[in-house]
Amino acid sequence: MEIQKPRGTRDFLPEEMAKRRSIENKLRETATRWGYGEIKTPTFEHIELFTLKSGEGIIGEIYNFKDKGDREIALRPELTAPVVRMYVEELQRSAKPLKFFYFDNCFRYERPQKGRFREFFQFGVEIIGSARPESDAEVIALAVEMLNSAGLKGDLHVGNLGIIRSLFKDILPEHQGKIMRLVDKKDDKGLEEFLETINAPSGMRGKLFRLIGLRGENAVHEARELVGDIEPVSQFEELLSLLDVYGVEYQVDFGIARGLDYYTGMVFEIYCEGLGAQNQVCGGGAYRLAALFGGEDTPSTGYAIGFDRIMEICEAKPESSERIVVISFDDTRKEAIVIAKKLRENVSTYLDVMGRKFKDQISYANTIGASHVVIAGKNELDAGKVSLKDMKTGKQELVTVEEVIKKVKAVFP
RNA sequence: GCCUGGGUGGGGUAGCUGGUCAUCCUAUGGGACUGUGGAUCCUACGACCCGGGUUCGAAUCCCGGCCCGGGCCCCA
Repeated sequence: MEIQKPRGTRDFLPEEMAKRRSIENKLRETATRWGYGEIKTPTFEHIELFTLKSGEGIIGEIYNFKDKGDREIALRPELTAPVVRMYVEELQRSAKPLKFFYFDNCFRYERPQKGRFREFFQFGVEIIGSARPESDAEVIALAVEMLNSAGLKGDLHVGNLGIIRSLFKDILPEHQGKIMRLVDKKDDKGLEEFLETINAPSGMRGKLFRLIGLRGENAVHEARELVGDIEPVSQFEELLSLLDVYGVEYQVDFGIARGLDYYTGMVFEIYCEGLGAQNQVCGGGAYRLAALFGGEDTPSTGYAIGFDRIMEICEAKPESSERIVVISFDDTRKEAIVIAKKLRENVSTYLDVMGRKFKDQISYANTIGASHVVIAGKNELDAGKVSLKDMKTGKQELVTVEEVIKKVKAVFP
C-alpha cells in the first residue's frame, strides 16, 4: 500500500494553488491598504497557551506532542492566542493601536467534513489597544471588504455580549456558559428547559428571549428598554451608526454568543451560502486575552476568515497569462537554452527537457496551453532571429528575441 | 466520539445475484509521420484500499481497520 496523506489534509496542485494565491493576494492587499501589517507566529506553541485560553477540554482537539526536551507542544489550532502571546511577549510598550493581519495554517483534530479539515487556513486580523466602537466598526468593515474583494457577499450578523450578559447578574457563572451555548445554537427549546432546571428568575427569562429575538431598526431601542440604559447599549448604538457610515449592511443579532468567555463586547459572524453545515466564513469580536497570558489587561478586536471555506464558494477566475514554449532541434538545443534564459527575465518560459522531436514539442506546447511558441531552428538563428507563433491564431512571424518579449507583453501586460 | 453513503490502473468506469487472461474510455512514456499543434494507428505502463474470515474458489459475501463524501457533537 502506498503512503497516503494523513486524514483531513490536502495536497494543492498548481491549478488550485494559483486560485488560492490569487484570492490570498486580494485579501492581503485589502488588509495592507487598510494599514494592517502582516505578522507570522510559530507553527507550534506551548500547549498552555491554548489550554489557558480555551480550557483543558480542547486538548482533545489539538495536535500535541512532547518534544525531545520534554516540553508539551501543540500545533496551533488557531491564531488569536499566538498573536496575543506575541503582543504580550514583545510589543506591550509599542504605540497603540497595533494592527495586524496573518494568513497561516492551523491544525485541529476533528472529524473532517465539507469545509472542515485537520489542516486548514485562516486569514485573520487583530487590532490591539482599543476598546472603542471605532475599532469595532473598522474591523467589521474590513472583514466585509475582504470578502467583497474575493467576490463574496456574506450575511453579516452583529451582536454584543455585554448586553446579553447584563441579564445574568443573578445566575451562577457555570450556568452562564451553558446558557450562552444554547443561545448561540439558537436552541430555544433547550434554553427554556435549562432555564427551568436552574430555576432562573422569570423576569430574566422573558427578557432573555425577547432580547435574542430582536431584529431590525428598533432592536437597539428595545434592547435598552429590556436591560436599561447601560454602557454596552450606547456602545453598540454607536457601533451601528458607524457601520452605517461605512456603508456596511448588517443584521442585529443578540443571539450570537460565540461560546467563549473572553469575548467582552461586540461579536459578529458572516455566513455564506453553498457550504452546507459549515456556512460561517468569518467570525470575531472584541476580547481580552492579554492579562490571561501574563500581560497588562488590553482590549483587542479581531476576526478570522475561514480561507478554505471561501475557496469553496468563490468564483475561480484564473488570470490568464503568457506561457511561452521554446522549441528547438538537435542542432540548436544549446542556443535554445540561451534564448529561454533571455526570455525568462520577462516572461514565463518552458523549454523541452525530454529530447523531444519538433512535432512532439509543439504538440506538448499545445497540450499545456501555451500562448506562444518560439521556434529556434537553424534557419532562424542564422538570421539572428526566431519564429514566434501565436498558438491561438496559428500565425507565425520571424522576429528577434526582444521583439518576442515586446509582442507577448502586449498581449499579457 | 456517533449516524450514514462510498473506495476497481493517474483520472473516469464495467463487473459486484461469488467461477474464463478483470471491461471500456482517457491520460502518460515510446514509436509510425525526417521543421509546424488538438487527428489516426501501433506499443508500453498501469487497479480490485488494507487485514482477517466463509468457500474448492472472493473485486463480488461477512468482520475489523484505513481513507473519502454527507450529517450530528463540537467549532477556540
